Amino acid sequence: MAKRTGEKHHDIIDAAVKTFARTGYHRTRVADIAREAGVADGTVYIYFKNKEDILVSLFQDLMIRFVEDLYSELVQCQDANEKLKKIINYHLTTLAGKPDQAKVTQIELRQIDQAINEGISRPLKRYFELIEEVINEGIQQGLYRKDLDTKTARKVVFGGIDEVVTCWVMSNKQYDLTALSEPVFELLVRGLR
Amino acid sequence: MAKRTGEKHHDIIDAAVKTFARTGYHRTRVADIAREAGVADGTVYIYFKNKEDILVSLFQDLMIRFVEDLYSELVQCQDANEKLKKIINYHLTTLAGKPDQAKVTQIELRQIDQAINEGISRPLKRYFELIEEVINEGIQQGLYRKDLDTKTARKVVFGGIDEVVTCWVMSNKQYDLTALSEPVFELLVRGLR
Amino acid sequence: MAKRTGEKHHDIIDAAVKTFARTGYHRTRVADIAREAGVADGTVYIYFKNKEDILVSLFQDLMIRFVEDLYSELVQCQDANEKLKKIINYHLTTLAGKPDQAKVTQIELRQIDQAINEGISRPLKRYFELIEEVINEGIQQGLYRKDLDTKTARKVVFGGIDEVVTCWVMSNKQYDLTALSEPVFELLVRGLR
Amino acid sequence: MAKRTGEKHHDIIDAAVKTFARTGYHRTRVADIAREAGVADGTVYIYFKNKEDILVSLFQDLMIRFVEDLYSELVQCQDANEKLKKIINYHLTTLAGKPDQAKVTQIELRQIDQAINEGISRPLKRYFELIEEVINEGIQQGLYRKDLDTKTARKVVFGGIDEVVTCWVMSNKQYDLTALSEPVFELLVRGLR
DNA sequence: CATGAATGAGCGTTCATTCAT
DNA sequence: AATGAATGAACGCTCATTCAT
Repeated sequence: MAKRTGEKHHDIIDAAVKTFARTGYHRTRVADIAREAGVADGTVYIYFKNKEDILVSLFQDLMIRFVEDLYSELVQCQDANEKLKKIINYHLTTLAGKPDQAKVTQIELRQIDQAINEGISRPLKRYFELIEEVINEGIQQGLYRKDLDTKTARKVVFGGIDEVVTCWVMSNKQYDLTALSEPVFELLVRGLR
Repeated sequence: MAKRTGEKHHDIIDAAVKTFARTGYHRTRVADIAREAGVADGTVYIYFKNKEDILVSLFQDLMIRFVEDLYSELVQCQDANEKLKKIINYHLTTLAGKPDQAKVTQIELRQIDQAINEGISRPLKRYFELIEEVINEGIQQGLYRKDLDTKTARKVVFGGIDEVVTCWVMSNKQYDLTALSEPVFELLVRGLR
Repeated sequence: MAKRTGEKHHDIIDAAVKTFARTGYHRTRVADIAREAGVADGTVYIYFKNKEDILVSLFQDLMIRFVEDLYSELVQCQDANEKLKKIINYHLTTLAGKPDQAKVTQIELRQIDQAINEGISRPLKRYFELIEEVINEGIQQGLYRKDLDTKTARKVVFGGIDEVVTCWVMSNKQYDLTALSEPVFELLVRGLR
Repeated sequence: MAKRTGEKHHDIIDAAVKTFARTGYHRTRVADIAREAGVADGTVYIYFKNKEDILVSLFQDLMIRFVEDLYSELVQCQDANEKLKKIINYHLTTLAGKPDQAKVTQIELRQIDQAINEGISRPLKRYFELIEEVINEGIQQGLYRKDLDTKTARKVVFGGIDEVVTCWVMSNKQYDLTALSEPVFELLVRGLR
């Protein structure tokens, strides 16, 4: 009855996403996650350093896959505009399809002592770089203004998308997030031009 | 040496801003705030319902004043463009000048159970409305696209500004936030046109 | 608009009886009593040493008056039997007519550190003596057994009556306590014979 | 050196009896019980819902065993008189041999919000029923008056015994409680005849 | 690897009491 | 005498983490 290695690790991550989304990070007890995952409390500590590590790992897993997948989609795009459109669309579509993840990413994740968290900022930074690369590409391609401050532009782009998602999560997902892809793109691409 | 009424309330708010900014909301003990404010632990509970109420009240105070002051500046502006510029500038300048408040607003405040928090969302909503009004005005004035989705535009505008501030706070305020006012405005106003 | 001296003292005692009966001694805050009495918190401490002192004083007041009044009734009785009947009847009638007092006497009063409480035991002791005197008188009058252990008899007599009252209070006073006067008397007087 | 399951539960009950008897329920800190039991504070909460639950559980344990044991003794008795004698004797003997339990039962237990306490009244009710059954049996056997109000008789019987124990506890157990078995029986049985 | 009983540090909150006015 | 704002000691309870099995 051997279980595949890593199966429990995955069970715990899954359970954590569900539980954090339902109850919130601080209100979730490690014991709750363990029960949801069908393992003993102690088992959680075989796979994770501590409670915070679960949240961070969970985010890393999601983010790394997200960026990888997004990247492999971007290479198929012709120019920066198409890429920006893809980014926005992929970002919104992904979270629209995974409400629990969206909740955790937008709300619960921000309940950690940011200052310390390497673990969160590193994968996020990779996403930021991706956006910046696209912006730079757009400048090179003559699609966007030459005098654009890439870093600031990236912040506005990411901040804009992020806020749209946050509002959707806080509204209890009562409308179609994906439908906002187009208008958000229009707003941002014009900003860059 | 009688103290003015309300002075303690103010002392506690002040102490809380300082302490939350320094230590983070969850790591701050009510006793820490009390000591910093120079009052007894119990005194805190004369003025606030509980620890969370301190954070919420604090934000309400700041936000209500912020929106009021901003509003009185806006009425002096000629058109939507000028108003948008004022909003961005006022937002960045205000927080650039009050690093502790910025820290609390951008980071600590987001550590609360959003679901519950009427107290936070109401004053924020007023700010959102202000932004939306400006966007609508711009449409009316023919400055911005007619087909603009005001709500989505507002989210991108606010999200963009907010992310710029958050990045500045997380960078430990190592650069001049106010200087970003102009590029952020350019990005957003073009997006709206 | 001068108030008679002692008026507030009385107001507080009254408020305490009501509040203790409604909420229970431990759950009652001194501030509750003060509000009910229409005085400031601090005023309570002008008239009473502390919270416990209110309960004790209250009981002393009641008990001393109870014993005095009972005594003056007893002198009019012919023999021990009549006196015993009077004691039982008076005890039950008094408490039946003052449900709040009954609640406090039977339930709340017993929540105090008995060991220490002089204040409670002294007035109670006087009541015990009264009962013992009647029993002794009954023995002298040949109404009760000569070999009766007066102290033990007193305990059984008082305990019997007391339990009847307690049961009535705990039943939320759903039946006529006074009606039990006769059967209780029958049980106790036969026990003494 | 594995401990038997349930051993800690028992340790805590034991520690609680000792500590409540020595210090009184309200003055006892949960930490005191834990220390006395040789367990951590948190361990107490694995076995008991809260502090009050310790007191209630403790009483239930004692009372249920008391009633069971008493019951098995009663079935060996010939008639109601013998049974009544057994009840009184068993009641006094049991408590005389366990002064800590007596203290807790007679004094500390009465410091709880009666209103709520199902937990206390249920096992007590079983004892009351036992007494009532004996009284009824006595009536059937022609030993006691036919016109006896069983419920009232039970209250007087229980109240009488209870008061005798309370007085003994409050006197710091300076005399032999068991010796009162005979006179109390005489008083009560005559009352029933 | 897995378990889950046990741990004990940690803290928010209450409220009886005081005292300057 | 009266006030009521302020005090601060006191403690029940939680829960992340450990470790013997």
